[in-house]
Amino acid sequence: MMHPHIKATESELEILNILWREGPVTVRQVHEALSATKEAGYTTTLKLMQIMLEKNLVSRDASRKVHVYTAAIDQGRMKGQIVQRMIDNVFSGSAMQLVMQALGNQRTSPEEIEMIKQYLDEKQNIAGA
Amino acid sequence: MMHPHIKATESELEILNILWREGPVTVRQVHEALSATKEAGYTTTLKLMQIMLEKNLVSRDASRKVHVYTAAIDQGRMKGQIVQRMIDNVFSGSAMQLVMQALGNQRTSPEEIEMIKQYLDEKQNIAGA
DNA sequence: CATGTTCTACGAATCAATTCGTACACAAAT
DNA sequence: ATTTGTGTACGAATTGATTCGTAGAACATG
Repeated sequence: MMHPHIKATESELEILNILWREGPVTVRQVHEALSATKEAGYTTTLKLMQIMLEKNLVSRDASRKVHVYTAAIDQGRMKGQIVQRMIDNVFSGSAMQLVMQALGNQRTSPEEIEMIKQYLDEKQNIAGA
Repeated sequence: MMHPHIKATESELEILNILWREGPVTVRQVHEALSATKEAGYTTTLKLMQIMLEKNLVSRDASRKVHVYTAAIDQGRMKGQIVQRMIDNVFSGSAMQLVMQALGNQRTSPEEIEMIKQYLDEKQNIAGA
């Protein structure tokens, strides 16, 4: 199996999102990105990332003084798992219920709705081909 | 505000799901339902539900010896919040990304896809009216 | 009414996540 | 060479969730 430990806490996910978005980065960069949103101490961020290293959520290049971290798991894979867990735990296994909740819930732009419809059309065509 | 404390842990959500599904129930009934899925001690379940009472996630009728619990928060409201949080935290605020992840992720039946499309049509008509 | 069963209440142990202080390494600048 | 700045490492405190043992109330049954 490629990814032995696949589970991340809320905080770890925040950091992973930064890694996915900004590519290989230092602790300081991550910390700065986090600070944009929330209050956070530098060593707290550092510790979190060290723990994530132990969990193999990230890898790092420690050949220089300033270590450079990279996400060690695939974004799509991780998000897929999260969504699947939510479908199972919250929506009794029905993806449709989740989708409707997500769309009904908030104001999604007409453009986005159009894109989703197109996506569904393609999905139907492939399935029905 | 109707619902002061709106946040539930994973375990609490499991219990809420039972309450929503099975209506007013006793601790024993909840415990039995939980046991179907997972290992759980009776007093553990009891304690959890007592804590949920403090958090106002549930209410109870304690007029008799055996207390009867009811969910104190609306299912749709709670699930909406959970989904919204996931959209914000995991999908940078885009409901569409979540929807596509959810649908791409797993096999959704053609009927369900059809229902979603109809739902989207209605949504468009209302918006465009 | 004595006994066994079923319940609630509650304190305390455990476990995990998070936070932060402190120590020490290294390098650049004075 | 000393000082200053920026890093990593790591132990320990804190906080929150979960688990469970134990005690005592309520009640049914013989």
